[in-house]
This record gives sequence, C-alpha cells and structure tokens, in this order.
Amino acid sequence: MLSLMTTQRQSTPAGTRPLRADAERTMTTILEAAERTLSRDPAATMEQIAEAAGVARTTVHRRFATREALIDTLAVWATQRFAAAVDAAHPDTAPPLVALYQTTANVLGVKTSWGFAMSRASSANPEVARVHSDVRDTCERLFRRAREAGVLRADVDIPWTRRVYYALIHEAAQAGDEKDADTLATLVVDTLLRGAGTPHPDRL
Amino acid sequence: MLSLMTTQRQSTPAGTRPLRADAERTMTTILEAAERTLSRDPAATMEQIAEAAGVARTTVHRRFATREALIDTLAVWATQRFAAAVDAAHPDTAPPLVALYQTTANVLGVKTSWGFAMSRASSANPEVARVHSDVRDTCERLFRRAREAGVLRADVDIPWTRRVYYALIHEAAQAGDEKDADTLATLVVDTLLRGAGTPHPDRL
DNA sequence: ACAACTCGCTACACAGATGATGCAAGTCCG
DNA sequence: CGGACTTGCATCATCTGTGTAGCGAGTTGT
Repeated sequence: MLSLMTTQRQSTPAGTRPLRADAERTMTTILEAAERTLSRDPAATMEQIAEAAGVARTTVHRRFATREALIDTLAVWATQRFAAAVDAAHPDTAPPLVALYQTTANVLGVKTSWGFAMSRASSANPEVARVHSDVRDTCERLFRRAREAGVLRADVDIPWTRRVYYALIHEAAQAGDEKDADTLATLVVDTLLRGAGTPHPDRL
Repeated sequence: MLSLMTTQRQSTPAGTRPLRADAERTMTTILEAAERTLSRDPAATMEQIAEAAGVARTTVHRRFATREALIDTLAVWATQRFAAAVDAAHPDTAPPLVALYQTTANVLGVKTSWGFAMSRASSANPEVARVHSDVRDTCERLFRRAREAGVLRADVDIPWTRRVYYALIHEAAQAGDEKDADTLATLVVDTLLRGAGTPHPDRL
C-alpha cells in the first residue's frame, strides 16, 4: 500500500541523469528555502525564494523550469515524507489507539517542517493527489477500526471525525513549535477523544 | 464593549458624503461578488471580481481606489457582522453553555457567507484587528466562565481550547453548506465538549 | 591538468495586473 | 424637466513577475 515507493524513484525527478554534488546541494537548499518562504507567504515570488536560498533567481529557474514545477517538486518531496510517516505507524495493523497515537506523532514531525507543501493536498500532480487520497482512506479505516474496538463512540460520523482530526493536527503544528512531537500528539489525541468538557454533566 | 459601533459609522467609509442609491447598490454588489470570487480564489483579479459583479473593471476602481482598499472594506463589512453576531449571543452574561451554543450558531451564520473576509483576521486595518482581538478575548473569557461552572474540565488550556473551537467552526462552515446553522452548532459544541471517544475506556 | 559542469550577473522579451483618464450614454432625484 | 451623478467603453502608462540567453569566473571530478 501507499505504493509511492514502488518505483524506487530518487529525490531527483525521474528521467534526469544524476546531478553533480554541488548542484544537488543547491537544489536541496532551494527547496528548503521555498518551504520556509512559502509557508510564510504562499504568494511569495521566485525572487524572494532565491534570496532566502542565497542564490540568484536565474539559478532557481535553471533547476526548476517554472514556478509550478518548483512547487510540484516540493509537494512530491513532502508527500513522500508524509506517506512514509503514516506507513511507519502501521495504521492498519497496530491496535487502534496505539496506531492513532503513533500516526499523530509521526505526522506532526513532518507537518511542522513541511507545512506549506503538505497543505497542497489537491495538487495538480496526480501522484501527490493519490497519496493524499490514500492516506485519507487509511485514516478513515483506522477510525472505523477504533469505533468497532470501542475507542470511538458508535454514533460518530467518520468523515467529520477525520476532518476534526486533521484540523487538530494542523492547529497543534501551528501552536507548538517549541514542544516536541510526542507532547503534541498526546494533546491532539486527548482532545480528539475526550474533548474539553467534563465527563458527565447533565447538559442539553 | 466591541466598540466598533461607537463611532456610529455607516456602511460607506468615513469621511465620504452619502452615495446615490444606485451607486450604493453597485458597491454592495461588488463587495458580495468579491466575497464569492475571493473565497474560491484568493488571488482572483479585479477583472474577475468585476465580471462576477456584472460591472466593468473601471467601475470597481472608481469605488475602491486600490485592490487593497476593496479587500479592506470587505474585511470591515464582515467584521461588523462578526462582532454583531457574537454580541447578540450575550457571551458574557448568558449561562456558559447557552452562550457557547448561541455564539456558535450566530458565528456560523456569518462565516458561511463571509468566509474569505473573515479569514483576514490579521488585517492591515487596525480596527479589524482590534475587533478580532476583542472577540478572542471574549471567547476566552467565556471559556473561563465555562470552566469555573464545571462545563469545561478544570485542567484544560484555555488558548488551546479556543484554537480548537475556532478550527471546529471553520471545519463546520466548510463541510456543511447544506445543513442549517443550528445543526452545525450542535455538532461543533458536541464535538468540542465530548470529543469522539467513548466515555470511560481504560486508555493510556 | 583538463574537460565538463555550475553559478552569478546582466540584459532582454513577454504577459498580466493595476490604476488613471476622457467621453458618451444612461439613470436618479429634486 | 434638467442638472448632477454614475456607468461602460476604449485607451494608455506603469509595474511586477516570469522565463530565456549568453558570458565570465569558479568548482568538480577524473
């Protein structure tokens, strides 16, 4: 599953011969700078990205033909890490609660560093879109297992719960830059399962 | 409080004499079209906005000197409705749970129609920023009251809870275009207070 | 060392968006 | 009705961002 890795493709786009070492380094520098810059301002110009990377704008254009190609490569990079993070948590085999916690921690680790690229779930790149779709399915499958195991209530709506889960992860990634992923994961899972209310008030 | 209304300013920017009836209508049409267009694509051009409003682009520029001015006016409009919606729920005087529910329903009613403009909380306009800051304070005050009343657990972190609450409202506004505000408000409050987990599993 | 590669710089072409202006036709309101 | 206002249209200037090309200097890897 999550067959992103099946083609065993490398960091560089398929079909290109290997780059010289310094060129590879420059490319990485640009992508990291793009992530930093675009996460602050999604409309940032190539000029700003180049400046953040400490290279000339023409160099950026040499490595990435168009702005779209740059963002696409960024999305592929982040998506690979995203899929790997989810996969490593064994969301389909581990006990639901363990899988939920581990997946949350892993994803948070990626999300804090690749926030912009991961927000581009509806990418023009079909591979990126497919992976995000797969992860969504995996997530809902996990929630169904959790419901059947009695971890989630029997009456919860799975798609809504997934949306809430995504939103909680997003908020946690935004809010806690200083806290470590485990602490944040605990917060997210705890909030998702228990909410913020007292156990049994006679409300509504 | 929420002294947005203290200056008794009208819909039109301060300092301008009243517009003729048709001009006022055109202005409203443009603002509504801008909201529709920009909520779909935040980078939409003046041309697209004008087209959506059924007017010439030059007319838009006549009413709003710059693009920034248009967006700013939009933000002021939405902010006024936002503040009024919160105020109408008596968040500082009604019983916490009632206030929470009513505020949620009111805000959802505004948010579904003015999603783009309300997402511009960190506006360049200091008045808009101040109102959003006031609402944030009101929200946290409400949560503190709720905590003291035993509606929220004693150990919840208020800022985090507020962030979660905002995120839930956002998700609800996105997800349920067809459902009415009351149904969505119930969903949001229910999710916030109870979460999605079963009451007392022996977890963690 | 030497060939191949890479980068910075300058310059240029191009497209799209913004904003201003004047004029003619239509509309509102006293 | 008649003056004031508003709108559409055509036009123009300007600006910003994107993308291309060539040259010289420096670096890499064999």
